[in-house]
Amino acid sequence: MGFEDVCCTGLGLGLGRQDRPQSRLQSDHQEKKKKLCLKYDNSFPCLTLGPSEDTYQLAAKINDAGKGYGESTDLHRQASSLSAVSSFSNSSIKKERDLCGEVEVEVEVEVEIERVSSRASDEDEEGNSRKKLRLTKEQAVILEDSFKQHSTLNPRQKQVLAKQLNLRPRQVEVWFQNRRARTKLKQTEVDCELLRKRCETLTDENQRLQKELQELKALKLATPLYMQLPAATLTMCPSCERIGSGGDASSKTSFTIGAKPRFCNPFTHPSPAC
DNA sequence: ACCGTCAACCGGCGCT
DNA sequence: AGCGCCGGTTGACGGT
Repeated sequence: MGFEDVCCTGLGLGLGRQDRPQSRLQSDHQEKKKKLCLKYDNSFPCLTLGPSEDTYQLAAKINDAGKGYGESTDLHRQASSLSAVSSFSNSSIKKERDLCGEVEVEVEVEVEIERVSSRASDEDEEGNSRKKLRLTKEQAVILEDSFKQHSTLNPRQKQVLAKQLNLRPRQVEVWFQNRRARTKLKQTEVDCELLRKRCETLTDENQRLQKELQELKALKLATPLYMQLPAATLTMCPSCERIGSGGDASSKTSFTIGAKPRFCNPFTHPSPAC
Protein backbone atom coordinates (compact mmCIF):
# COMPACT_ATOMS: atom_id res chain seq x y z
CA MET A 1 0.00 0.00 0.00
CA GLY A 2 1.43 3.29 -1.01
CA PHE A 3 0.56 6.91 -1.27
CA GLU A 4 -1.21 6.33 -4.57
CA ASP A 5 -3.59 3.98 -2.84
CA VAL A 6 -4.68 6.64 -0.47
CA CYS A 7 -4.98 9.20 -3.19
CA CYS A 8 -7.34 6.93 -5.07
CA THR A 9 -9.82 7.01 -2.22
CA GLY A 10 -12.57 9.50 -1.74
CA LEU A 11 -10.07 11.67 0.04
CA GLY A 12 -8.70 13.11 -3.14
CA LEU A 13 -7.54 16.65 -2.93
CA GLY A 14 -8.31 17.56 -6.46
CA LEU A 15 -4.77 17.92 -7.60
CA GLY A 16 -5.45 16.61 -11.04
CA ARG A 17 -6.01 18.78 -14.07
CA GLN A 18 -8.64 19.05 -16.66
CA ASP A 19 -7.64 19.03 -20.22
CA ARG A 20 -9.20 21.63 -22.34
CA PRO A 21 -9.07 22.31 -26.05
CA GLN A 22 -6.10 24.57 -25.56
CA SER A 23 -5.53 25.66 -29.10
CA ARG A 24 -9.02 26.94 -29.65
CA LEU A 25 -9.10 28.54 -26.29
CA GLN A 26 -5.74 30.07 -26.77
CA SER A 27 -6.55 31.66 -30.07
CA ASP A 28 -9.80 32.93 -28.69
CA HIS A 29 -7.95 34.37 -25.78
CA GLN A 30 -5.37 36.08 -27.94
CA GLU A 31 -8.05 37.46 -30.20
CA LYS A 32 -9.92 39.02 -27.34
CA LYS A 33 -6.73 40.35 -25.87
CA LYS A 34 -5.87 42.01 -29.15
CA LYS A 35 -9.24 43.69 -29.23
CA LEU A 36 -8.86 44.88 -25.69
CA CYS A 37 -5.45 46.30 -26.33
CA LEU A 38 -6.61 48.14 -29.40
CA LYS A 39 -9.60 49.50 -27.58
CA TYR A 40 -7.76 50.75 -24.53
CA ASP A 41 -4.40 51.56 -25.87
CA ASN A 42 -4.68 55.00 -24.30
CA SER A 43 -5.22 53.80 -20.80
CA PHE A 44 -2.67 54.91 -18.28
CA PRO A 45 -1.78 54.35 -14.67
CA CYS A 46 -4.25 55.67 -12.14
CA LEU A 47 -2.25 58.33 -10.42
CA THR A 48 -4.87 59.83 -8.20
CA LEU A 49 -4.15 60.68 -4.61
CA GLY A 50 -6.98 62.64 -3.09
CA PRO A 51 -10.73 62.45 -3.47
CA SER A 52 -12.05 61.77 -6.88
CA GLU A 53 -13.11 65.38 -7.25
CA ASP A 54 -9.51 66.51 -7.04
CA THR A 55 -8.60 63.75 -9.34
CA TYR A 56 -11.09 64.89 -11.84
CA GLN A 57 -9.74 68.42 -11.66
CA LEU A 58 -6.23 67.19 -12.20
CA ALA A 59 -7.34 65.14 -15.14
CA ALA A 60 -9.26 68.08 -16.50
CA LYS A 61 -6.13 70.18 -16.24
CA ILE A 62 -4.23 67.65 -18.20
CA ASN A 63 -6.98 67.45 -20.73
CA ASP A 64 -7.24 71.17 -21.08
CA ALA A 65 -3.54 71.57 -21.43
CA GLY A 66 -3.56 68.87 -24.04
CA LYS A 67 -0.39 67.45 -22.63
CA GLY A 68 0.60 63.83 -22.74
CA TYR A 69 3.39 61.67 -21.60
CA GLY A 70 5.62 64.24 -19.92
CA GLU A 71 2.80 65.77 -17.97
CA SER A 72 1.70 62.52 -16.50
CA THR A 73 5.16 62.10 -15.10
CA ASP A 74 4.68 65.35 -13.23
CA LEU A 75 1.40 64.11 -12.00
CA HIS A 76 3.12 61.00 -10.91
CA ARG A 77 5.37 63.04 -8.69
CA GLN A 78 2.38 64.59 -7.01
CA ALA A 79 0.91 61.27 -6.16
CA SER A 80 1.33 59.53 -2.86
CA SER A 81 3.87 56.80 -2.31
CA LEU A 82 1.05 54.30 -2.56
CA SER A 83 0.10 55.34 -6.00
CA ALA A 84 3.52 54.86 -7.48
CA VAL A 85 3.23 52.23 -10.21
CA SER A 86 -0.12 50.82 -9.50
CA SER A 87 -2.19 50.53 -12.61
CA PHE A 88 -1.04 49.15 -15.89
CA SER A 89 -3.84 46.88 -16.86
CA ASN A 90 -6.10 47.21 -19.85
CA SER A 91 -9.27 46.07 -18.16
CA SER A 92 -12.60 46.94 -19.63
CA ILE A 93 -14.86 49.79 -18.67
CA LYS A 94 -17.70 47.41 -18.02
CA LYS A 95 -15.69 45.69 -15.38
CA GLU A 96 -14.79 48.99 -13.84
CA ARG A 97 -18.44 49.58 -13.20
CA ASP A 98 -18.65 47.03 -10.51
CA LEU A 99 -20.24 49.34 -8.04
CA CYS A 100 -23.56 50.95 -7.54
CA GLY A 101 -25.02 54.40 -6.93
CA GLU A 102 -22.70 57.31 -6.33
CA VAL A 103 -19.76 55.02 -6.17
CA GLU A 104 -20.18 54.19 -9.82
CA VAL A 105 -19.91 57.84 -10.70
CA GLU A 106 -16.51 58.02 -9.04
CA VAL A 107 -15.35 54.96 -10.86
CA GLU A 108 -16.46 56.36 -14.15
CA VAL A 109 -14.42 59.45 -13.40
CA GLU A 110 -11.36 57.29 -12.96
CA VAL A 111 -12.05 55.53 -16.20
CA GLU A 112 -12.42 58.88 -17.84
CA ILE A 113 -9.03 59.87 -16.50
CA GLU A 114 -7.58 56.75 -17.98
CA ARG A 115 -9.02 57.63 -21.32
CA VAL A 116 -7.83 61.22 -21.44
CA SER A 117 -4.35 60.63 -20.22
CA SER A 118 -1.36 58.87 -21.57
CA ARG A 119 0.80 56.44 -19.73
CA ALA A 120 3.86 57.31 -17.76
CA SER A 121 5.38 53.92 -18.26
CA ASP A 122 7.51 52.00 -20.70
CA GLU A 123 4.57 50.78 -22.74
CA ASP A 124 5.25 50.79 -26.46
CA GLU A 125 3.57 53.15 -28.87
CA GLU A 126 0.80 50.73 -29.79
CA GLY A 127 0.05 50.31 -26.12
CA ASN A 128 -0.34 46.57 -26.42
CA SER A 129 2.23 45.38 -23.95
CA ARG A 130 0.99 44.07 -20.66
CA LYS A 131 3.05 45.71 -17.97
CA LYS A 132 3.61 43.88 -14.77
CA LEU A 133 2.34 45.73 -11.78
CA ARG A 134 4.07 45.31 -8.46
CA LEU A 135 2.17 46.52 -5.48
CA THR A 136 4.18 48.61 -3.09
CA LYS A 137 4.96 47.26 0.36
CA GLU A 138 2.51 49.66 1.93
CA GLN A 139 -0.23 48.55 -0.41
CA ALA A 140 0.50 44.90 0.23
CA VAL A 141 0.47 45.39 4.00
CA ILE A 142 -2.85 47.19 3.94
CA LEU A 143 -4.36 44.58 1.67
CA GLU A 144 -3.08 41.78 3.88
CA ASP A 145 -4.49 43.44 6.97
CA SER A 146 -7.80 43.84 5.26
CA PHE A 147 -7.72 40.22 4.12
CA LYS A 148 -7.11 39.08 7.68
CA GLN A 149 -10.26 40.88 8.74
CA HIS A 150 -12.40 39.55 5.91
CA SER A 151 -11.39 37.39 3.00
CA THR A 152 -14.15 38.76 0.81
CA LEU A 153 -15.17 42.32 0.12
CA ASN A 154 -18.48 43.97 -0.40
CA PRO A 155 -18.60 46.75 -3.00
CA ARG A 156 -18.34 49.47 -0.39
CA GLN A 157 -15.29 47.94 1.27
CA LYS A 158 -13.74 47.45 -2.12
CA GLN A 159 -14.26 51.04 -3.04
CA VAL A 160 -12.91 52.36 0.25
CA LEU A 161 -9.87 50.17 0.03
CA ALA A 162 -9.27 51.10 -3.56
CA LYS A 163 -9.36 54.75 -2.67
CA GLN A 164 -7.11 54.26 0.29
CA LEU A 165 -4.55 52.42 -1.80
CA ASN A 166 -5.02 54.55 -4.85
CA LEU A 167 -5.86 51.51 -6.90
CA ARG A 168 -8.83 50.77 -9.06
CA PRO A 169 -11.59 48.70 -7.43
CA ARG A 170 -11.00 46.03 -10.04
CA GLN A 171 -7.39 45.73 -8.92
CA VAL A 172 -8.46 45.31 -5.30
CA GLU A 173 -10.98 42.70 -6.37
CA VAL A 174 -8.39 40.78 -8.36
CA TRP A 175 -5.93 40.94 -5.50
CA PHE A 176 -8.49 39.40 -3.16
CA GLN A 177 -9.35 36.69 -5.66
CA ASN A 178 -5.72 35.79 -6.11
CA ARG A 179 -5.13 35.96 -2.38
CA ARG A 180 -7.97 33.53 -1.73
CA ALA A 181 -6.56 31.22 -4.37
CA ARG A 182 -3.16 31.33 -2.71
CA THR A 183 -4.68 30.57 0.67
CA LYS A 184 -6.55 27.65 -0.76
CA LEU A 185 -3.49 26.30 -2.50
CA LYS A 186 -1.50 26.53 0.70
CA GLN A 187 -4.23 24.74 2.62
CA THR A 188 -4.30 22.02 -0.03
CA GLU A 189 -0.58 21.55 0.36
CA VAL A 190 -0.98 21.28 4.12
CA ASP A 191 -3.79 18.76 3.71
CA CYS A 192 -1.72 16.79 1.24
CA GLU A 193 1.19 16.65 3.66
CA LEU A 194 -1.09 15.52 6.49
CA LEU A 195 -2.51 12.83 4.24
CA ARG A 196 0.97 11.69 3.29
CA LYS A 197 1.96 11.38 6.95
CA ARG A 198 -1.25 9.56 7.77
CA CYS A 199 -0.53 7.18 4.91
CA GLU A 200 2.93 6.51 6.31
CA THR A 201 1.49 5.81 9.74
CA LEU A 202 -1.09 3.41 8.35
CA THR A 203 1.53 1.64 6.28
CA ASP A 204 3.66 1.13 9.38
CA GLU A 205 0.64 -0.06 11.32
CA ASN A 206 -0.27 -2.46 8.55
CA GLN A 207 3.22 -3.91 8.47
CA ARG A 208 3.20 -4.34 12.23
CA LEU A 209 -0.14 -6.16 12.14
CA GLN A 210 0.99 -8.39 9.27
CA LYS A 211 4.03 -9.35 11.27
CA GLU A 212 1.91 -10.07 14.33
CA LEU A 213 -0.38 -12.24 12.24
CA GLN A 214 2.54 -14.25 10.95
CA GLU A 215 3.75 -14.80 14.50
CA LEU A 216 0.32 -15.93 15.63
CA LYS A 217 0.07 -18.35 12.73
CA ALA A 218 3.44 -19.80 13.61
CA LEU A 219 2.36 -20.12 17.22
CA LYS A 220 -0.82 -21.89 16.20
CA LEU A 221 1.12 -24.60 14.42
CA ALA A 222 3.33 -25.15 17.43
CA THR A 223 0.60 -25.41 20.13
CA PRO A 224 -1.75 -28.32 21.26
CA LEU A 225 -5.32 -28.50 19.99
CA TYR A 226 -7.10 -26.99 22.99
CA MET A 227 -4.79 -24.04 22.92
CA GLN A 228 -5.91 -23.36 19.41
CA LEU A 229 -9.40 -22.38 20.53
CA PRO A 230 -10.37 -18.84 19.85
CA ALA A 231 -9.70 -16.78 22.91
CA ALA A 232 -13.35 -15.78 23.23
CA THR A 233 -14.44 -19.41 23.50
CA LEU A 234 -12.64 -20.06 26.75
CA THR A 235 -13.44 -18.22 29.92
CA MET A 236 -11.83 -18.34 33.29
CA CYS A 237 -14.11 -18.34 36.30
CA PRO A 238 -12.73 -15.82 38.75
CA SER A 239 -13.98 -17.75 41.78
CA CYS A 240 -12.81 -21.29 40.97
CA GLU A 241 -10.16 -20.36 38.40
CA ARG A 242 -11.29 -23.17 36.10
CA ILE A 243 -11.56 -22.81 32.43
CA GLY A 244 -15.04 -23.18 31.04
CA SER A 245 -16.57 -22.95 27.60
CA GLY A 246 -19.36 -20.69 28.86
CA GLY A 247 -22.93 -21.40 30.12
CA ASP A 248 -23.44 -25.08 29.05
CA ALA A 249 -24.91 -26.65 32.24
CA SER A 250 -24.93 -30.19 30.88
CA SER A 251 -21.25 -30.19 30.45
CA LYS A 252 -19.32 -32.07 33.12
CA THR A 253 -15.89 -31.32 31.85
CA SER A 254 -13.90 -28.37 32.91
CA PHE A 255 -13.84 -27.14 29.32
CA THR A 256 -15.46 -28.11 26.09
CA ILE A 257 -14.95 -27.37 22.49
CA GLY A 258 -18.28 -25.88 21.65
CA ALA A 259 -19.60 -25.68 18.16
CA LYS A 260 -20.81 -22.22 18.94
CA PRO A 261 -18.66 -20.14 21.16
CA ARG A 262 -20.56 -18.45 23.95
CA PHE A 263 -19.41 -15.45 25.79
CA CYS A 264 -19.55 -15.40 29.52
CA ASN A 265 -19.01 -12.46 31.77
CA PRO A 266 -17.07 -14.08 34.58
CA PHE A 267 -17.75 -11.18 36.93
CA THR A 268 -21.54 -11.41 36.78
CA HIS A 269 -22.14 -15.04 35.76
CA PRO A 270 -19.85 -17.62 37.33
CA SER A 271 -19.28 -20.69 35.23
CA PRO A 272 -21.64 -23.72 35.69
CA ALA A 273 -18.68 -25.69 36.90
CA CYS A 274 -18.64 -23.72 40.16
C1' DA B 1 18.21 30.19 -19.77
C1' DC B 2 15.35 28.64 -16.45
C1' DC B 3 12.16 28.94 -12.73
C1' DG B 4 8.97 30.93 -9.27
C1' DT B 5 5.87 34.57 -8.19
C1' DC B 6 1.98 37.30 -8.97
C1' DA B 7 -1.18 40.76 -11.22
C1' DA B 8 -4.42 40.30 -14.70
C1' DC B 9 -7.41 37.90 -17.58
C1' DC B 10 -11.01 34.46 -19.28
C1' DG B 11 -14.73 31.12 -19.13
C1' DG B 12 -17.84 28.81 -16.35
C1' DC B 13 -20.93 28.31 -12.56
C1' DG B 14 -24.25 29.52 -9.01
C1' DC B 15 -27.04 32.96 -7.02
C1' DT B 16 -30.49 36.66 -7.14
C1' DA C 1 -29.34 39.26 -17.30
C1' DG C 2 -26.07 40.84 -14.10
C1' DC C 3 -22.91 39.94 -10.62
C1' DG C 4 -19.33 37.74 -7.78
C1' DC C 5 -16.39 34.00 -7.19
C1' DC C 6 -13.43 30.20 -8.66
C1' DG C 7 -10.16 27.45 -11.40
C1' DG C 8 -7.06 27.78 -14.86
C1' DT C 9 -4.00 30.39 -17.62
C1' DT C 10 -0.99 34.13 -19.36
C1' DG C 11 2.75 37.15 -19.37
C1' DA C 12 5.95 40.39 -16.97
C1' DC C 13 9.40 40.42 -13.87
C1' DG C 14 12.99 39.20 -10.47
C1' DG C 15 16.18 35.89 -8.73
C1' DT C 16 19.48 32.11 -9.56
